[in-house]
Amino acid sequence: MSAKAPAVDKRRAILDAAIQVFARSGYHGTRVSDIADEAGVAYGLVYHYFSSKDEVLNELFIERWSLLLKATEEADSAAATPREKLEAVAGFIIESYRHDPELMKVIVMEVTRAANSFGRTHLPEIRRAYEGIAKIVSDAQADGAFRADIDPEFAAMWFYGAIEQLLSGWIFELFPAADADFERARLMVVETICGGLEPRG
Amino acid sequence: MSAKAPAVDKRRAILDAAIQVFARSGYHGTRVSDIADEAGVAYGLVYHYFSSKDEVLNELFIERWSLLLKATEEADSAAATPREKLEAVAGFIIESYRHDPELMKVIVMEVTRAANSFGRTHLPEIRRAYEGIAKIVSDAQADGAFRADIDPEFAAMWFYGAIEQLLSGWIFELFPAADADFERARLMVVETICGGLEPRG
Amino acid sequence: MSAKAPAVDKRRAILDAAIQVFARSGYHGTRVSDIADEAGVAYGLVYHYFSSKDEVLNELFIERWSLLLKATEEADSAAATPREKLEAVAGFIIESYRHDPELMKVIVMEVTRAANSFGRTHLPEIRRAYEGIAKIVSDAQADGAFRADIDPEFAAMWFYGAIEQLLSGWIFELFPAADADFERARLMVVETICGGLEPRG
Amino acid sequence: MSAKAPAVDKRRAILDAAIQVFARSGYHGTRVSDIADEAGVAYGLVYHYFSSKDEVLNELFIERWSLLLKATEEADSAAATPREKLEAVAGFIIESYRHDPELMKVIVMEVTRAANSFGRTHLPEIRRAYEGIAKIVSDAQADGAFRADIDPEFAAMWFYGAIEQLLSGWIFELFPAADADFERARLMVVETICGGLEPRG
DNA sequence: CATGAATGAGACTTCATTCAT
DNA sequence: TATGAATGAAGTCTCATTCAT
Repeated sequence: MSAKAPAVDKRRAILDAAIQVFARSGYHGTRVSDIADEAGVAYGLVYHYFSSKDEVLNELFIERWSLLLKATEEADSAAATPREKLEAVAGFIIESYRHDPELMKVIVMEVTRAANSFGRTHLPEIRRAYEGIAKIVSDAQADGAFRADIDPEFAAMWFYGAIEQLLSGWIFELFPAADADFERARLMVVETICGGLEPRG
Repeated sequence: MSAKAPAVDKRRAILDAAIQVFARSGYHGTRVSDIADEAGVAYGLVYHYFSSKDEVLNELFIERWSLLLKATEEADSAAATPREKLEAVAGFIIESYRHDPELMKVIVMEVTRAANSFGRTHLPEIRRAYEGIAKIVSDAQADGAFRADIDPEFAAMWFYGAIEQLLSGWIFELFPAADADFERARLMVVETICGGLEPRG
Repeated sequence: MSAKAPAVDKRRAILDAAIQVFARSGYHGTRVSDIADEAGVAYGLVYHYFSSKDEVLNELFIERWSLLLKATEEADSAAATPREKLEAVAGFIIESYRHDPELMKVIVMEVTRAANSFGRTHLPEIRRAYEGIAKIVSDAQADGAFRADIDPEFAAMWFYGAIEQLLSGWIFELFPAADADFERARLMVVETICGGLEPRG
Repeated sequence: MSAKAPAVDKRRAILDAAIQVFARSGYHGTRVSDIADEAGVAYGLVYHYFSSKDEVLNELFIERWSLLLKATEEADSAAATPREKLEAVAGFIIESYRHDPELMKVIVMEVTRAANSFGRTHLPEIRRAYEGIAKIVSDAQADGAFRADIDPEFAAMWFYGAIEQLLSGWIFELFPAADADFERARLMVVETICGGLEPRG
């Protein structure tokens, strides 16, 4: 598992440690020394590999977010129906959380939702993710698979917002996060959002 | 325009100032002295009225959130159909944003979504809001107005998540926030989520 | 004497303390906490009054250097002969050293002679001092009081260089600094430099 | 042009690189890694050849200063008149600057004038240089070539101070440093100082 | 010889909070 | 109430030096 992989190199160990402590205490609540302690390395080594504390988070975000962008593109090109496409994207995000909840917590809480700090910095990349969904919706509308009277940009927000809130619920421990829950959640979020986007019978 | 009444008393002036600077710079990015400067008072005075910087944010949150909880209850009891109930809640939140975007930005960004700090502190109140929606959904399912195979707790997350993401979009300036946009957004979010929750024709 | 004056206000106390520790350990060798300790105030108070450690030194320099510039102008306008003018300037500098050797040590060692740091920053003011001397020389050459074949800018450097080296000698404790020495040194430096600048009998 | 021979060995390359970066950024402003970068070697290598950063500067100083001491002795024994002796010393120093201005900048700014650090360490060698000049003056006074009422130790300070200030002027770019300027400056400084030291006609 | 990863003490600066007036 | 001087803990980042390879 990513965060638990045997850290062959110190740089990776620092990144993995950062995931844990950022997740545990939040970006502002963690000191650089906490990262170093968690990684079992000396203080200064963090600055050997990264120019600042920001940089560490930036790298974690970019590393993961690029996978999400890629997954979205793949879903768009590989799946047949818009519902399947959105199922694939939702599945990827939820699977990411299942796989490494700490990392996803950090990405959602510290970047994606942080309007005054990292969210602002990474707005271009974040926006690209929304655009990926909007494109899927838009194409579906052109096909007649989705109703045309919902703005695709809005639809993308409903979709992402719903999934992020789901992750939030797990992060806040509002509901259980057993294996069955992940799958059920994925089916339900797609069912609801697509249900609302598809034309009424 | 903002909710700020002409600040007859200093206490109110400090709260109003805090909204502005928290919105502008984020909680961590603002100093107590920034609040005082914005309010035009000496910064010792902040400690006369509030026990700490946290307290100021807590008060802002509670003040506003209690209105949301009340609005949710009222929507539940006053409106006839579940769709109308959700329309009322969505309308209240969006109207809150239209009325005082800085305050809503602060509440969403610094509390509702801050899993490691204020969000954790105010989890009970936040949860109550979710429960209010879940109850509306649950009742609708009992009535047959909503399909029964979507978990009401999940449904509440889709609803809230969608609206919060909408607010995010405005906060990040991803899309325009003219008067017409607010109304359109309200209609669309309810249309989509309710559409997904209602039984298929 | 200045550095030992009863510090009525803390700001002054910090400046006076800074003179002592800068003189004792050099700018780079002193920590902000050393200044605070010497002044008997808390760490943060230094930053209440000054924006940085640099600022403290800058203020000390400007405070003193402006007096030197003024003294040079006064010497130029008040004294009758060029020799008397230079005597007055040399007297002022040496008297400054006698009065507060630590401050002059700091100014000479950390600013006037620091080509890569404060000297560069304060070059305009330092240059003005040279220009004041050059003007005295230049006027004297026009009068025929000084020989015309020595570049006034060079002459200013001989004059200043000689006096600074004298201060250096005292700072390094190369020779004694009793009251009689100050007066003798003043007479000799003017005698030598003016002797070299005046036309041969 | 600089004194740098094509650096056959790494040790020399490090010393030459140190001259450049010390001159550019000052001793405190340069990191060991800057030296290594400039020399094109790994920075661990600096510690292979030198025990510390101090050591590098010490070596540069001693290397050059010993030449100055030797030049002073030679001037004393080889030249006939005191004026010629001082001309030779001034010429050597100015020529050193012309030949390798960076090195002289480092020596003057970081050692000779640094009362709290290297200047203190190398005080014995620095003093020997002053004594060399003082001896020339003292001998000249015994001969009657120089007037007897100026303290030879003081005279040495006027002489050195004037020349160092001249170098300062070039370092600070207060006046031009073309070939003609070096020669003119040498003549003028000796003319002025000797003029002041010789008996009046 | 040569490299550069690794260490960790140390310095500056920030800022929430207290308190005398 | 109101002020802002005073406090000091805490945190980021730097960099000389060591050391395994």
